[in-house]
Amino acid sequence: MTKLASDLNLYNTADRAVSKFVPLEAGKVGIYLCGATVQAPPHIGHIRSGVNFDILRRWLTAIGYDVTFVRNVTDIDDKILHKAVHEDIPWWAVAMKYERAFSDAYAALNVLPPTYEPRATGHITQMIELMEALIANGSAYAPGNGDVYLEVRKLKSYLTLSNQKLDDLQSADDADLTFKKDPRDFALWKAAKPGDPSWPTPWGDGRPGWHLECSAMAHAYLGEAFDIHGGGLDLIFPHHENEIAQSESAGWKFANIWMHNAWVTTSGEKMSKSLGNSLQVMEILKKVRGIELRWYLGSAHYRSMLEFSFEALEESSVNFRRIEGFLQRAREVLKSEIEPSISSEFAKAMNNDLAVPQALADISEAVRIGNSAITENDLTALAKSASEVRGALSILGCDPFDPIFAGAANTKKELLDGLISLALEQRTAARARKDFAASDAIRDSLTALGITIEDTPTGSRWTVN
RNA sequence: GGUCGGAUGGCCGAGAGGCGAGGCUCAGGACUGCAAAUCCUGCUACACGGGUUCAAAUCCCGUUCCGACCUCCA
Repeated sequence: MTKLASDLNLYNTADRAVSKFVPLEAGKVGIYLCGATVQAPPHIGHIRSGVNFDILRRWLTAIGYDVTFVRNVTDIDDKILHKAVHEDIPWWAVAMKYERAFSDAYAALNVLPPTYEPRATGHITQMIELMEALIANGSAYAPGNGDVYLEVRKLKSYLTLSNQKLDDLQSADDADLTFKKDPRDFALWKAAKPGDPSWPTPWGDGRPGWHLECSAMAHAYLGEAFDIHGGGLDLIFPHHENEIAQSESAGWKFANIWMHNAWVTTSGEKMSKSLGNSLQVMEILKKVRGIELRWYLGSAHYRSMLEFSFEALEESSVNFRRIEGFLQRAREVLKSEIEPSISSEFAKAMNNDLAVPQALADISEAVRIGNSAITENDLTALAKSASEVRGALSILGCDPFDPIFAGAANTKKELLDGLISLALEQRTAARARKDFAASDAIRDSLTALGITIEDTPTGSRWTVN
């Protein structure tokens, strides 16, 4: 596996190019992914990010890396506070409610729990320590109103990730220069307003600004330098620029490479709550299974926009069911569990900046070969292709034999199998005496119940739609 | 105004100088009592106008259209 690990290439937003991945420490990878601001239920754009980086994590693990994966929860921010007032419940109740909604969605799509999942409010101490250091070395200032700002003009490398110039930025209309030295200076810490939650600091009671938490938590769990920082494309500016500003001002090397996933769009526009075009994960899961939604969200390249439509989702699900059907047939024919393996084609695709679409083409090819092997009763060829297909699906988090997807349905499977076998025996007998009216009536009845019958050379098999 | 990205066949979606990605749909065929599943075959495109090249979807110049960030955003 070390050979595969040394062939991994990833795109780095910082230099806008794909290059060989070299870990800071041999055999280990530290990843920090900006997680959710828990102020509403997740829509499929949020969960796409989770799926994309889960695939990255699984691949890194598969090729032999010891991965530390940190995904934070932003549990304090303006929207959460507004919602708390609006719903007349405590701010922490809002945060916890939606944190759970995100956890449920991640679980439904088989996104592995992070190694660590820190909450912003649990790291106030680290944030204060960071601010103290920044003020001590002259990077930040506390003007006395309870806010703490970072002085961005002092930084040489500010805005290098987004390739912008400070003076080219559109001027904010509401820039208040009463306390800020420069309108671009951003708040590390915000003074408490009446009724808002606050924490004591040397500069007065207040709460964290959005950007500070990620620098503090990434540092706490991954150290002064780590390999990969991830997030959505829309976080490049200002969030990630500001993280870099804070962290580098503190003398930390911070992230080695930056990876950003693209959006899920509808009608060409980014899905977002404010546009009113967002589709909640749990709503879509009423139409397709979690494994199918994951297959769909993972099928486009992570840096490409994914134009959502229910038609495309359904097409994708049809494609997945074909692959799933192959694995189930393969298991029946082989009369044994399928051992996952990684084909060289799949590895090559994944090592090329996670070229999942190419990997999918390879999977389709393997399925075709495997299906032909079933027809020709070539068990050796079947075992090989089934193994590769399952291995690939496993990395993509879509292994149909994964217990997380098998669900509770299994408990009644034996009973169901017995009942349907009974009906199929009747049908087989009818077909044997060429009483096709009777055999078709049985099949039609089963079809009406959502059970599909397939006649194979070795007998009839059934599947639930 | 600045920065970044996009336009590919009926649909989704890769690729990024030359051997037609793949999937879905559709049509035909094989198999089947008929189906289903599977396999085979067919339909074969790169927004527009120039240019470079033996060769351009891919490189260069120009144009049009769409989107994102610069306020909270995955």
